[in-house]
Amino acid sequence: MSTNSKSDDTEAPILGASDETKDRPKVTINDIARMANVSKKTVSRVINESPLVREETRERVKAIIARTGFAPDPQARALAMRKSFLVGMVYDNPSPQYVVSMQRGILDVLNETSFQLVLSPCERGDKSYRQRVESFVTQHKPTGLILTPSVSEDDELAKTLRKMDCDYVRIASEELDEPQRMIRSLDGEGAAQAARHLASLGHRQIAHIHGPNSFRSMHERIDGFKRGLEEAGLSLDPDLTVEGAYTFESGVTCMEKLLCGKKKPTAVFAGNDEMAMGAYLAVRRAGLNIPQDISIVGYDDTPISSRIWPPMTTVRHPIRKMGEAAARLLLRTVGGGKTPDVETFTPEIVVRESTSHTK
Amino acid sequence: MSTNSKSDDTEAPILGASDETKDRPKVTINDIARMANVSKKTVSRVINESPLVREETRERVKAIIARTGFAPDPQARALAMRKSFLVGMVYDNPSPQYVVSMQRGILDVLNETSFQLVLSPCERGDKSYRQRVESFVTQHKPTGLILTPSVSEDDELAKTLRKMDCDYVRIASEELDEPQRMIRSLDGEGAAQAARHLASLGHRQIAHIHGPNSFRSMHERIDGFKRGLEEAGLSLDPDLTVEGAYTFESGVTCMEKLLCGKKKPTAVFAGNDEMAMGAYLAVRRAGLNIPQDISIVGYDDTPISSRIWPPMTTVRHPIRKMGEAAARLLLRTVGGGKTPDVETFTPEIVVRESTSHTK
DNA sequence: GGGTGTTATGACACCGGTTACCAAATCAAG
DNA sequence: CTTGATTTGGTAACCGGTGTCATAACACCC
Repeated sequence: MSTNSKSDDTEAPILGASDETKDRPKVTINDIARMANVSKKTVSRVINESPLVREETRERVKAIIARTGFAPDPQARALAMRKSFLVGMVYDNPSPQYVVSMQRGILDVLNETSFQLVLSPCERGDKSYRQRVESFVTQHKPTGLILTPSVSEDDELAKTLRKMDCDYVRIASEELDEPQRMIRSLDGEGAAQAARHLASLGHRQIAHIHGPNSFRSMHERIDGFKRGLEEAGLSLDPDLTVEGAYTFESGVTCMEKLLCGKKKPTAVFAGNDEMAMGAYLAVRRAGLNIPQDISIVGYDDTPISSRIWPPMTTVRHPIRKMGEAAARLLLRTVGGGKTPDVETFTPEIVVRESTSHTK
Repeated sequence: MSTNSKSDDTEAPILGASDETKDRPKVTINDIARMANVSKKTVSRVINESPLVREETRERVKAIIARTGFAPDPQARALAMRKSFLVGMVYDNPSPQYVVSMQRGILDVLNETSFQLVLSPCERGDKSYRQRVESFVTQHKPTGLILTPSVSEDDELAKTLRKMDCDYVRIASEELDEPQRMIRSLDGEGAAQAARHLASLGHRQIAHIHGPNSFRSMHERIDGFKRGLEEAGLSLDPDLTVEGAYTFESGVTCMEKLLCGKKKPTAVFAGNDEMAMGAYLAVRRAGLNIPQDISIVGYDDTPISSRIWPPMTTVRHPIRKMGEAAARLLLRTVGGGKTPDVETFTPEIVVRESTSHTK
């Protein structure tokens, strides 16, 4: 006959008690264990999806967990597992739009879980962040880190993290020493699209304001741009190539330099929107018009680019989506799963009104 | 005689071992206690700056802590104290610049401590965030929360948090139901400055694009603006007052509305830079010039405002400083200190080139 | 010099989970 | 029916701190 496995007689009152809804009397794993007539270890197994639990038992425990709304205490788990349920985001990108979009993307994924995102902003150029990140990892034992450009290009940091046995995902645009666990944006392709676009509009004197040499992504962009030009039978003129700093101010001065040069460009491709905005300002100051006198293409599709006059032609990458992908990849990595380690996104040009045919 | 509670004979090598610098063998409070010949509880007291420790003992323990580089495990403390070392930032402000500046300000302060910042972005208009925040608090037991506009104006949420015994600091611009533990920006004063500035340039027909009615801060801005006008013997013309949504698009449509009206304004004050940017676009599209045909003043001093052409006159509030102040206030609050509960910041107008004398 | 208060310190349980290890139950084979 | 391998569940220790309460140390005061 049926064993009548659980005679819950004495337990009835406990179960029936759904009196207070306001101050939860904090259900713990012990309560669940008692209610389910199993040991806390078994409950723990269910929580962690261990296969060593009979199907029937698992269901029973799960049902009770659902009914009581029990959620394991992250701190307690962290202590026992020596791993907190935190994901760190390390970044030094000066563009607020980039940072916020990335955060959103990551959080879109993390919110489905019990992981939390903590921030670790760095000052560009100040290498002390390595130490900060390191002590964050040893202290808080995050589940993993997400690194965005340009800290993501710091192989030294990555090496340290590996040595510390800290999982991480890098968002980077170029092959690194360890081309694993990363989210890529094909910056070269984006730049090539910009070149093709300008060439198709009849421009021949095309200038390029690129980012600082210290950025690896900048090389990828410049190479792609060159490739795009060559496809159209053009080439990148060194006299029309200047190095900026990815900042607005550098965009202004670079554009002024170009306008004063002997070769007058009819179009300019800037390494990011910030610098493109600077170029806008310099062109205006010089009494010229966009795009009648000079066409401008940016890179990033920051919201500002569509808000200025004239709306800017630029190259868009799916920052938020990349954040989501990074978070998912990290979660999979710590899950121990073996999945494609590199996910690639392709940027695309957004044509607006800052570019037009040559006269 | 002394009970010689622990005979560490076999443990000696552990102490002497300062061999490896790479993989820290995780110093714990027990190690410190043993080295200092005190109980772990005393070490705990030193860590928490309890006054119940003799000066000499404290020094001895502190010295050892410093020498070993010991740092208490946040997770373990969190478990024992039922309080994690996390500070939550709850926000729904759509301006990336605002969000990033605020985060930076908060982190500037938090980085000096062992607290970490976790993010809880909300979608404006979607009230489900209350539940999210609530479950975050019960689960992760943060030390406190920092609320920024407009979630900071949600008295319902605040009440819930109080009931849950969760500390928080609000960054808000107006008196709330509970005008405590908050950082204020005198938005009324900022708006008044804008009014005075425009009046001093000879403008009489001054329009105002204000934010949505659901924002309390908007009322403060509109009242201050009115006050400023009245000081100059002017008044706010209802026909020249339109409601926007704090978005770029709404700025465009509002400005178009104003340009089509029968009363032509010679100047416009927008409730934030986003809408002011929208106004720029609408003015340009209409073939008019800024500031020759129409002067424009924004609010927030987002970086874009100085990057567009012409650079925008706007009202600046010290967002990053307010973030710092909020974090400091929160830290003081949880410290149990009784300090001034409200800190006030005054915005100031930044005059650039989008405003000029009337012709 | 023996009470009497402080003040400083320690012993020990506990926070809420997990891991290591062992016992019981189940099942196949001998 | 016993033995051995394989599941499945339980117990105790532990993760690294803090709370409570008892006790030791050190004044101070007749």
